[in-house]
Amino acid sequence: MVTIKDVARVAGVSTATVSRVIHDGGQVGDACRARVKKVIQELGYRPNTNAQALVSKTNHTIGVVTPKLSMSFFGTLASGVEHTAREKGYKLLMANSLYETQSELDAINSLRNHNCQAIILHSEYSDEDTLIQLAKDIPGLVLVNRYIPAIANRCVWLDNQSGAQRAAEYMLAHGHRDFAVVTSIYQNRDPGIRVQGLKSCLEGVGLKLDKQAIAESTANIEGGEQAVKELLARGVKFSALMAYNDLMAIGAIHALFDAGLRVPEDVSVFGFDDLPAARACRPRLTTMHYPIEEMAAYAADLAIKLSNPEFKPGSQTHLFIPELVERNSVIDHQES
Amino acid sequence: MVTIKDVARVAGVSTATVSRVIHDGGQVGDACRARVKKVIQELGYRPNTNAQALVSKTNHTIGVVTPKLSMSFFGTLASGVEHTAREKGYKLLMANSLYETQSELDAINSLRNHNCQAIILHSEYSDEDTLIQLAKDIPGLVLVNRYIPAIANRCVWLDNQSGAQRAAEYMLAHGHRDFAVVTSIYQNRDPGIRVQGLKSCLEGVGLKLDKQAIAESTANIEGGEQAVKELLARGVKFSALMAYNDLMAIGAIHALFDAGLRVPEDVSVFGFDDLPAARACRPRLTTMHYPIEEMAAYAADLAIKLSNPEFKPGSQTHLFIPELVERNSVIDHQES
DNA sequence: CTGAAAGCGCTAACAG
DNA sequence: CTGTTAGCGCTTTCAG
Repeated sequence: MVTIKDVARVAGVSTATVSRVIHDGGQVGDACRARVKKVIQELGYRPNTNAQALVSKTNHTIGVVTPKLSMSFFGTLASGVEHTAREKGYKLLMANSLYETQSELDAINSLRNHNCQAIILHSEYSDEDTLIQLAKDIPGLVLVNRYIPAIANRCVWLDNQSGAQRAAEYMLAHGHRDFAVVTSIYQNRDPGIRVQGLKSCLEGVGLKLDKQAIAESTANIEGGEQAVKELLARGVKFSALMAYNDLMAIGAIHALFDAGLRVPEDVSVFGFDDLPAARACRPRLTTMHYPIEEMAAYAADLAIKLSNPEFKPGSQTHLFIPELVERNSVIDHQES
Repeated sequence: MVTIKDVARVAGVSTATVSRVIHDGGQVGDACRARVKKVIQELGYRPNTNAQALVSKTNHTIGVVTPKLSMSFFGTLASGVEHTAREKGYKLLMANSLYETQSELDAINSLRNHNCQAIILHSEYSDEDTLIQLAKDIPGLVLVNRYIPAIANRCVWLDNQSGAQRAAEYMLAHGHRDFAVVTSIYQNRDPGIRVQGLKSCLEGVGLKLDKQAIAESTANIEGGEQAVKELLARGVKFSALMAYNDLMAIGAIHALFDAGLRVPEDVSVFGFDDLPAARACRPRLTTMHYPIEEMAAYAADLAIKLSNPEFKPGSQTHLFIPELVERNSVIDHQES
């Protein structure tokens, strides 16, 4: 390994000068600078980031903690962070939290040990107090997809409520009156809010969402299938099916077809998230676009700013709005 | 920041002892160890990874370079690496190469600066010489999804040829005789090999794949749609459509339906990769499963081994075989 | 404009 | 079993 000393020796200067050249400090003579640069080139010298980090106490690294990188949503999130990281010359450190409180904490600690000052966290299972404490300890911590009032200016989140309402309005506008819902068994956060948004909208026009018309299962394709089967078994009648997310919507479409029902002719289906899969299924899914890549890039930018000791956070909040993307899974209600 | 010195001072021992406790060296008295541990706990001390890395010249970090993390395939790859990393106590450093030779090199360099000794690279555009040179410079470099004979023992790759043949045999066994292909415009590597595998299999039974029956486009959903449109416009007749990958297959299914053709009744479609989207589309896609997560985990393991100076690589190769997963997009050829 | 020197936090001989 | 000591590669005053 070639070190700064080697460069200094070969170039006949001190290590301080080499360091200056590396960092483009204006304090070096042109001839000298040129010579050093040449030697760096020739020797193939590359500064040791660890040593730099040790002394300067910052290694320009941004960490991301998500449940599972292989899921499209989280991969896209990571990609958004990567975009900002690249732009700002930061490196990206990743860790899966595996949907578990303890491994989530482990992941965060591992990043902290690494001197990672900016951390983007997508936390689903840690409780608010833990997160608030964490935010205190880590100035550069930003939460994505979660809103905690006490640390509002560290949360980059989505307005699920209005998104769900917007979806419901759209269905209503298409003449649908009989709604059913397939949602996640974890009725804690997002799922609950989205269902709530739907309900409030329906109530606004004098409609009621019967408890029977809500089926819960896991938030994936299989869950969507299973939930629809249950709905059908219950004998629930509906022309409009709202899914907690795209995956469940896709599963629902499968189950509907398998039961001899056509989508969208017999049942219109509405998703949420706008995953790549939403354009893969047939009919293509009408859904709310979750701008996760944009949000993640934004969050990364925010985290980097916050990690700077000079920076004092304001009281600004960071709320994003999902956007309706019309495709082919919803049509006007057909009288039968 | 609390350092090892603080701990040593408070515990009334030397930093060496603290270091020993941290690393579970057996050379510390029980009472002493307990005391130090307690102090570490109380002070909330966490070792500075950068300093550790600086002195021990290894920071237990594994790097991954893929074109774009937001794509399901690469997210899954990263997840596979993460699995091994977690298991072995390594951290995961990520960098997108953005499908570009230069940024790929930048990404690798950025990892190397970071003292990252194990690197998993999914390279599509760098030429072999560059890669061979890189492999020389970086003992812990492993290539995924690419085979270069000169560094065969550093390549973890898939037998595309036999995979394509297996797919073709399956189609043949289902009575199909009229084949068409939608493939990527980049006929350099995988796409070329897969088409080749198909051709050789067809020729084996006296069938010929007409040049007209091959349509090229981009390797995504839109590309699949466009390619099928072209096939149709050319007036090509086929009951079996082989796609370069799942994305193109899904686009093909869309275009087929849009043209009034039913899948699989009129045309059977075969994918490749087995992305999550393959279970989202309708009909669900029959495809070859690309065990990328498993391969990535394996590659990570290999990279870590290789990065150990003690380890001398054998001449073993690392070839994986794709597996056929039967779903609903292929059925027996229907006489019309 | 450039060099000398101190030290970042930690590990690893080497003594004792 | 434990402490002393010498750096790892780099940045950064402080002098010159």
